[in-house]
Amino acid sequence: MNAISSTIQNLPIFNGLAADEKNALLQIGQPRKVPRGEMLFAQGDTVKHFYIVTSGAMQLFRSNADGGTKTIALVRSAQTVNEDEIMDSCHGYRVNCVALEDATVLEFPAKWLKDAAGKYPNFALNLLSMIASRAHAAELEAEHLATMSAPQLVACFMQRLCVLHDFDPKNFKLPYSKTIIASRLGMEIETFSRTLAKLKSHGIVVEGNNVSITNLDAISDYVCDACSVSGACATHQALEKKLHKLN
Amino acid sequence: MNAISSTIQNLPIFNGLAADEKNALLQIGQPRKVPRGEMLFAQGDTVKHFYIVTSGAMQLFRSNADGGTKTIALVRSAQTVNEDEIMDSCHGYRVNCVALEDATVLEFPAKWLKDAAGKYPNFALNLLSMIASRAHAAELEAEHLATMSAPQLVACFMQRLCVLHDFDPKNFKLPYSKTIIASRLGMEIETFSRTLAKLKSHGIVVEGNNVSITNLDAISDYVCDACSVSGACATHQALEKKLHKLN
DNA sequence: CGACACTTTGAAGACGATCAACGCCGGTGG
DNA sequence: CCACCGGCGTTGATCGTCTTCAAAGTGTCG
Repeated sequence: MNAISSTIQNLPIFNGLAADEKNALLQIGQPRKVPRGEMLFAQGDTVKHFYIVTSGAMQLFRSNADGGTKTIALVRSAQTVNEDEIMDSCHGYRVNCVALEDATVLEFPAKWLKDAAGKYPNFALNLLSMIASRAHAAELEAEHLATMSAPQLVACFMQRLCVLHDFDPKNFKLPYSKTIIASRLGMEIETFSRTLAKLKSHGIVVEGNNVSITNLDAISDYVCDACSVSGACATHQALEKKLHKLN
Repeated sequence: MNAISSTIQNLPIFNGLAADEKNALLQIGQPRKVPRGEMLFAQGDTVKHFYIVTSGAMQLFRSNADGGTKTIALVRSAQTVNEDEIMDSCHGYRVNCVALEDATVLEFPAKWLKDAAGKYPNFALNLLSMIASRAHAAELEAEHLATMSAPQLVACFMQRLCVLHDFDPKNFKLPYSKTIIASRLGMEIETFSRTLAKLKSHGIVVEGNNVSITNLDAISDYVCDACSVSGACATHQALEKKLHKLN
């Protein structure tokens, strides 16, 4: 019998399913440990599994012929991996997946995902919604890369960290190394480092791994005017709301 | 009675549906003309419709507070618009949509899409596959923007044009103005213009609107080594295959 | 203490954006 | 018919930003 935490049962992907349906689906998942540094799968491998991360952190990245490497995504607890590759019927994984810290995952056969989508219309709609919002996030990121400067990208990333992980904006710790974050943002570590200095005057202070976001207005002027979604940046709005709640 | 072309009936999204099911779904679509320059919908408008483009070309773009504008996608006949916004249950459109040339579209109520996905599992799976591959394309584009130089981006775009629209690589016409293409690639028109000159020595010759791709090997060395999907660039492989067929 | 990964800082160079000027073309109006 | 205009594209010069190479500082762990 698997010990299935309520966090997993409450994943948005299971919305609208009865408790016994959820359990039947989750029983299929095999818990698996992935020690820091170990690859869960590699670019090009046959797509065999769908994963739910239950602890730790994974890095999804690609490498090319020149040895260049680009971090595609950083994934933490309660996030899912591979739904797009499975639904897109890819032959091979399009990314490498490695554990940044000791991690645990639930491993499901790839077929499980398609079957569940065929069997439960609600599951299919949840999956559609997840993948659609992932597509949107990727589009937005492409837009940011094309239009934002390095400091704007970093400021935007810091805001998203806060909202996504529900951190206290006034004082939180970076959940990844600066090297990894720079790679995630598609910039060099040197640029990232210099950028942090520039951000001090815009209300974002980073010392070591400690971050403190103090002046939301300055950030808004600096970052969110370049952000084209619905006039004002949605992430920034969420952050303001959060800060308001904390006070 | 709508005249529904077989092109539309054979859209991948209808795969696995019976002919009468397709027809029932397609009957709901209202044909609509969009003259060149007219907006089909604007950023922020309530999401009311799903569209299938049946002729002409549409531009999807965003604009931000600074007046900056970024082309998100260029859409031609037999492509669909808005599936992600509908499935992601957005309140408002995230992009503007304007006709680049006189166009016609089939207009469906937004609800039609969700209902069809709930009613026909095959339709839901097709939709999942479409959106998943769109998500992948967006991720790939973000990666390209982060890692490729302007000439590489342009060369990559030219190759994709060929494959997507089934053009003869040795001689085809640009389907969009250079201004639009530059905007689509996130670069300035001046940069784009200068870039075309550089590409001549790499086997891509552009004169006016005529393009001719002659030296695939040179392009591969120049572009595809930077492309990290499955070792070699999938688009480039498709192009090589195509060229081989033509000879 | 030394090895090593991670980060910071400096200096040089490459690349793309920006500003400005100009050529080309199709359309409009005198 | 010609003059004028606006949209489009090219070309040149300059500037700011990010990458690259190099060196040194910080931290942890055996």
